[in-house]
Amino acid sequence: MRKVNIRELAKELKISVATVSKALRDSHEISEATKKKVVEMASKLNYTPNPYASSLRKKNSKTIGVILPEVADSFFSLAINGIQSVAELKGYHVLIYLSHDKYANEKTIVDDCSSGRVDGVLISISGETCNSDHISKLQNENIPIVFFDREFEGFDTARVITNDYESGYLSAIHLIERGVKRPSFLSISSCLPICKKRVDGFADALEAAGIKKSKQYNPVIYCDGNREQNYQQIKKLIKGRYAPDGIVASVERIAMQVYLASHELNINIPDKLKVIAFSTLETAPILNPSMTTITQPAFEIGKMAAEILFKGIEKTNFDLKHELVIIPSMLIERASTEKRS
Amino acid sequence: MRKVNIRELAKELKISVATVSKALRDSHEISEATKKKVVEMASKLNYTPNPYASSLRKKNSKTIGVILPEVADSFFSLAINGIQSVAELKGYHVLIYLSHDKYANEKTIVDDCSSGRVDGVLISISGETCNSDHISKLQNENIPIVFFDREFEGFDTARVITNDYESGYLSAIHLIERGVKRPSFLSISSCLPICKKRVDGFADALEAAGIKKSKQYNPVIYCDGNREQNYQQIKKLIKGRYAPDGIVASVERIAMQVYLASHELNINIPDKLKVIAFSTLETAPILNPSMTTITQPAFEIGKMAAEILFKGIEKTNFDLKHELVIIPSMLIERASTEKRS
DNA sequence: TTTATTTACGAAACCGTTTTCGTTAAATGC
DNA sequence: GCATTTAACGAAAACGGTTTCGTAAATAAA
Repeated sequence: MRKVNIRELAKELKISVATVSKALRDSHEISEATKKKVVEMASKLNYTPNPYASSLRKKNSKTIGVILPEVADSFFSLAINGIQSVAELKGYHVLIYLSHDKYANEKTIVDDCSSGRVDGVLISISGETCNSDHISKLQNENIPIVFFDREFEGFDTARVITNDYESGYLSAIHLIERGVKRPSFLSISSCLPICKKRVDGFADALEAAGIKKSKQYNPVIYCDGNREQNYQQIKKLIKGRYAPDGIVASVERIAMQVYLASHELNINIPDKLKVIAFSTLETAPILNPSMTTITQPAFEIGKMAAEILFKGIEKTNFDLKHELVIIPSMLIERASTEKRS
Repeated sequence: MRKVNIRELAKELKISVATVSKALRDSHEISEATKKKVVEMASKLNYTPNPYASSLRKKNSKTIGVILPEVADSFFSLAINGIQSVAELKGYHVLIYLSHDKYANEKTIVDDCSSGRVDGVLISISGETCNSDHISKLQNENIPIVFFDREFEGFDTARVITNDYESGYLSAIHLIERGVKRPSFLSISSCLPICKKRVDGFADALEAAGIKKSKQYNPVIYCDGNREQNYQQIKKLIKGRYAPDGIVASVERIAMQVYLASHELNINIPDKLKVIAFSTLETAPILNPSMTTITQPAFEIGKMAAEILFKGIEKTNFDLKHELVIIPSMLIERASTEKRS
């Protein structure tokens, strides 16, 4: 199946390339009769327009870039589905970039996006990102940017996030109401706004409840090493003399490690340790024990972020800076925080 | 930050665009002194080459297309990581397409890929795909194709798969050895080679063990409706009069539904029903009960598939048709198939 | 009937690179 | 000293579309 270009197609039809181009784009300048002939011949000769020639001339790519820390997490899998569902509808292509939660990677990726390769960018920043110069540079190229879930705080563009502070607050209250005296919050980053806000809410709830930090009790713990380091750290924590009797896992990955560690050390959940996790894990209800979660509307966040991005791309007068959508998470109570008498 | 093109860059340097282009691509035709000047000025003027102009001229896009049924499944999340890890190394971009397991979508996507937008395609076919004309068309455009995991049987191109037949056989043996008398295999498609092979292995094991199909006992059941239909079907099956005492779930999604249904109906796993699943679920060890799995090397399959694809793209004399890599799965025994006395 | 407008199409410029094919001057071979 | 190679660069032609602008004929307005 040889590939024909628009010139050969035009020659075959004995009309000009301009006419062919316009006919295929359904221009009003072209008569219905000609359009019909062109479309038929195009399909007969198996003509497909070269997307890069078209992008070059039109100065758009019908492509968006999606920058994620990783895709292992079920949150981002769901978010990709949300994004893709609207991209598909709009006829856009989706370029996936993974930062592996490293700032250096993220910078390289963002720079690549400023080459005109994409018409817009959806980004969830890495846990290491404490500087936004690379994103500013992208914005200066007039490329629409929407943060989803993991925003860079203070950066002036659209963002679609969830109610992290309230959820953090709620997670603490939930544990305290169920008899937890020494709850610990396991965070993964001190930069990441989602973590900071969750921690802030958590800490405020503790203060409201009169629970105080001490030498033996540290309510906020950072697990920012690699997987194995984190696992050892968690094991040490929950079997330690001053172990917490309740844990809030800031992300899915940490929640799973807490479960694994508890199983390994034979620490009963929820009797010895209550666990609540920020997670969209579908298996939460069938875990041993079923896990109480604060579930983010991952699909909706992705979908909404993409919708806003497309408005920014398609409407010239649409100002992304004023867009802020907060879609609330949901606390779903399960056995891992059950109160036993 | 205005965008400058190669022409303005050349004008600023008072040399020709040809020289600039060659200097930036480190051509031997250009002196070191000139190269240095060009690189410096490029960075000073914030020059980034337009990727589409470059693609148009060079007739390659440094982009690969990845076509997946969905990304909800943990197998594909892991596979994406594998693919991305090698694409990153090679400096390629990754375009993700989702077929949502529909043939019609897959066809549209594959057609899009034949426009020259991508230099190669990695594909895991949809459960509905029983015809390969669209893929043949792509192959006729000389675009390298590698199947991973879900191949189209008989199609002549590279494939990276796992040992599905053996795994199916093993799954049956595993159940039978643990006392299961009436094992059922829950498949999702009669087209999909991975399912067919798993079923074949399973059926052969049953025959070897002398277990026969009867009016009351159907060893192979197809769950090919939507999510809710499948769930109802599974519930009906396991609470029915002729319910199986062991189940092989052909994919993760089905396994989760079996668990959920068992929980809802208070059917004890593994006492009343033993369950083994084809799955890469990280939470398998902490499920209630922990789940015996046949775990596919998802990351490795993605990685290997991508590596082979790049060989096909970069080496003109490399024949993809002879490439077949089989990476074995691993049976990991856990509580869901435990034999109780 | 004359002028203005509309319709349908084509020639050519343009998008921003890369690459081919000179060309000139310096270096080398003999 | 002359022919030949080599080094370093530039002009211009691609790549394959889209868009602007012009134009001829057909139609409408005057």
